[in-house]
Amino acid sequence: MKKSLDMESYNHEDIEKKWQAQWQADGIYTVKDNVPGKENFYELVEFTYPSGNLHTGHWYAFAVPDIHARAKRMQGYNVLYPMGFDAFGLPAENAAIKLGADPKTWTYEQMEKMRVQLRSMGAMFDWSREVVTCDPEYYRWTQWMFNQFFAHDLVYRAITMVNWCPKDQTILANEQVVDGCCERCGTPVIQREQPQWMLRITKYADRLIDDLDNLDWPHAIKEAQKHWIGRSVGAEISFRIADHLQGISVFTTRADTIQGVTFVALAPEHPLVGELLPEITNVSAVSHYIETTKTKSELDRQQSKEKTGVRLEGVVAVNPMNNEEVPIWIADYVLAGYGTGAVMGVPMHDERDRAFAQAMGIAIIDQPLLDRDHVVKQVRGKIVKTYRLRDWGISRQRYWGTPIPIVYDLDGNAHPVPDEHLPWLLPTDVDHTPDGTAPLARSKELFERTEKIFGAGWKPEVETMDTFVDSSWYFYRYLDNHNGSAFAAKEKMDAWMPIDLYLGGAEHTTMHLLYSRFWNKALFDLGLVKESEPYKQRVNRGLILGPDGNKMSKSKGNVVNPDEIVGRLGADTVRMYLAFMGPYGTTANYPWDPNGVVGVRRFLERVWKLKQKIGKGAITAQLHKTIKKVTEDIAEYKFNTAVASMMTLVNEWERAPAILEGEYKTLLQLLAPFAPHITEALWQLCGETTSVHCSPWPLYNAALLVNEDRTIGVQINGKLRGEVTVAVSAPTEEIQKAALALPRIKEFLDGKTVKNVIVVPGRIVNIVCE
RNA sequence: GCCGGAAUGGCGGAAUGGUAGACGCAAUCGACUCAAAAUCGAUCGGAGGUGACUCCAUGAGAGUUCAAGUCUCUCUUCCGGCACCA
Repeated sequence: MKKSLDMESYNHEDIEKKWQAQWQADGIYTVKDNVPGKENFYELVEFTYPSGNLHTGHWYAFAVPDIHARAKRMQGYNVLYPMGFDAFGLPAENAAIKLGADPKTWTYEQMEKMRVQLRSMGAMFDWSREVVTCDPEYYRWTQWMFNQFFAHDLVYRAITMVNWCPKDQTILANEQVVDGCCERCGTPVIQREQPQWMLRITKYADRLIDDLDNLDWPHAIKEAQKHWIGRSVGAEISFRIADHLQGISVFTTRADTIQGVTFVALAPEHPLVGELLPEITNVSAVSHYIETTKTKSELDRQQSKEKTGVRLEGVVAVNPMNNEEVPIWIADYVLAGYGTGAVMGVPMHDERDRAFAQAMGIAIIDQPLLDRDHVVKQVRGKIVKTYRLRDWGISRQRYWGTPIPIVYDLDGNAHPVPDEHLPWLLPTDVDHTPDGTAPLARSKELFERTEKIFGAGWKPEVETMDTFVDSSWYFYRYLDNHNGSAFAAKEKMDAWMPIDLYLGGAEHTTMHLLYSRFWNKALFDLGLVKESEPYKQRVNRGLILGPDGNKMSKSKGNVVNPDEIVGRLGADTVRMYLAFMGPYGTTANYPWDPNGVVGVRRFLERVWKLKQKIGKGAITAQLHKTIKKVTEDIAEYKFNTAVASMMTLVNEWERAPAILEGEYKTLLQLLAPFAPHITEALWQLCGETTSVHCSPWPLYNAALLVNEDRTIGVQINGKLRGEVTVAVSAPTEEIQKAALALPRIKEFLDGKTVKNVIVVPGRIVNIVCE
């Protein structure tokens, strides 16, 4: 007797193991490109680094959106919800170095571990479409696209000042520098001169701003991207240098203040400084200042807002508006990379100019403002747009990345590696320990390969690409991951693009999300893809914090290990608890509550036991309310309230003497996207022979909701004084009559004049009196 | 400093301008048990009252409205992003 009861209790371990295997055997999550009568829906989540350790954040990122994808599937869409690995890059490489292992071997081992962990989520990933960016089959097309861009002048070589992390021995993008320190290791970043391959993202600056308007994206991301690109419209005005033919071109958005100019300031790095050196009478002071600036790190320059500078003695500039002579200074508050690297100093109207003038004892004069357009015309300036955004430097002096497919001839000219030689393989005969030089420069095989194909004396490029390149187009490869003749077939892209919904972390706002939009626009301009924007809708999620409310970290000892909880309580419980914590799609962070997760487990056990109550019951309006609520909430990523409404239904059913089998099965369907395993098991126990996940989404009966009685509040002058229960569809006169007939209300109104009665059916009655 | 959010019980959170605190957690009491766990039942914003009830309450202050957590203005605090961008 006892034994059979045990066998009927909820055993998550057996159930999850059994159904994960069964689904795989049945191939129910294999996605076809076209299914007659079904609309395609492409739901994308940011793929992951194969760190080999799946943490709670991964569950939140992948298992909760899986709820949405599953519901969409049951609602009749042909849903693609793929997964892959962003497998090149520093984390993998550093781990490999630490363990003295080969990055490739290490990476593939971690991926295998992670596949097992990812499968434990019970998500509907179609693994046959998996994409791995370090696979030559993948990076062949990364290189091919690079070649396309090279051929169309979107790629160039430039000597740039780069952010250099001395610890990681690598170049960092501005986006990867946080407070002047390396985003990954926290080491202060220094400036270093470095030739590198650049992508002309600035050419797309206007479109990257303007095309945001048509996207269904959160306002905050749009604003952040606009600000990051930093378009500003102003004028370039030339100040003549006295006794010189040459002038200093300044950029200003305040041409109207030109009468108030009392100096001109150049960035210390400005090329004109060198040219003027012969005229300057205080060369040593100027040189000294330039040298000092060079030794200052970006961090120093950012932290110190004190204005410093040196006047260039012996030269003066002439204000083109009024021909007055003003001194020329160099100052490190003027940025070489923005505008023209030179400003006209107007202390009266610009805070920074005033601080500088005060520090240096420069005059501050108050002159009337002029008409902007008039000034620009008068001084023959030109209206220009300038951007904060810089071109994208993609070179990395690292081993574990996509090799840049460039070779150099005997004169040092760069040539792309012809497409027929792609993939241009990453050599394996290399000691990849970082020492500030490119590991590929040490590959005998790469140099021999280059000479063999291109001729004696030809040399290979030894840099690899930033991994943001790899992730700029991965969503196309899911559509056709084994295509050997194109990155993806046109008809497959037609079937799926653009991506209907892209869910991911807020940290990618100005990095991945901007880079991949640029990459897609470049492909679009080359006629390679049909959509100029890849992601129709974007939803950013927040973080899962440790139980103490802090970000999970090993040092704080607050890391929640999902494998342990899945083992103890089951994947269904973990998925559902993460969904229940709060609304998805806000960047709010939620602390993991070890007790809270138990509450969800209790709910699933109640659902399990509820099966015993199946018998003769009445059709309940509550079920139809729940169908409506769950359907609407999933569509808005409010999984927490969807779960709450199912809990309310179960609470009600537990109080009922019996429930109908059909209604119970409807609940299983509503619950299926959240808890795919237990619902499948119960569905089969109810005698079904096909998967609950292949069943159609329940529809609610609106008539049942309209006929329902509802208790509404009765207020007097806005204060609640009673309540009446009336049908939702009752006419207002009837509701008013019922409200005024309440004994308590009568008592309150005794001796008072009713001035107005407001009746909102289904909501409220408010009696206004004196 | 600028831009974008947010602020509701002990906690996570819920509320098309319409009964504030759904749902869950924790807590307290009770049932079951030799006992504990589990489970089930009850209570659960504050103050007052035996009680039916009354008053107060959604960061602070004003305003609009029959009615404000929700709309408007001012302020405070917190979170995220950017920051000498001319």
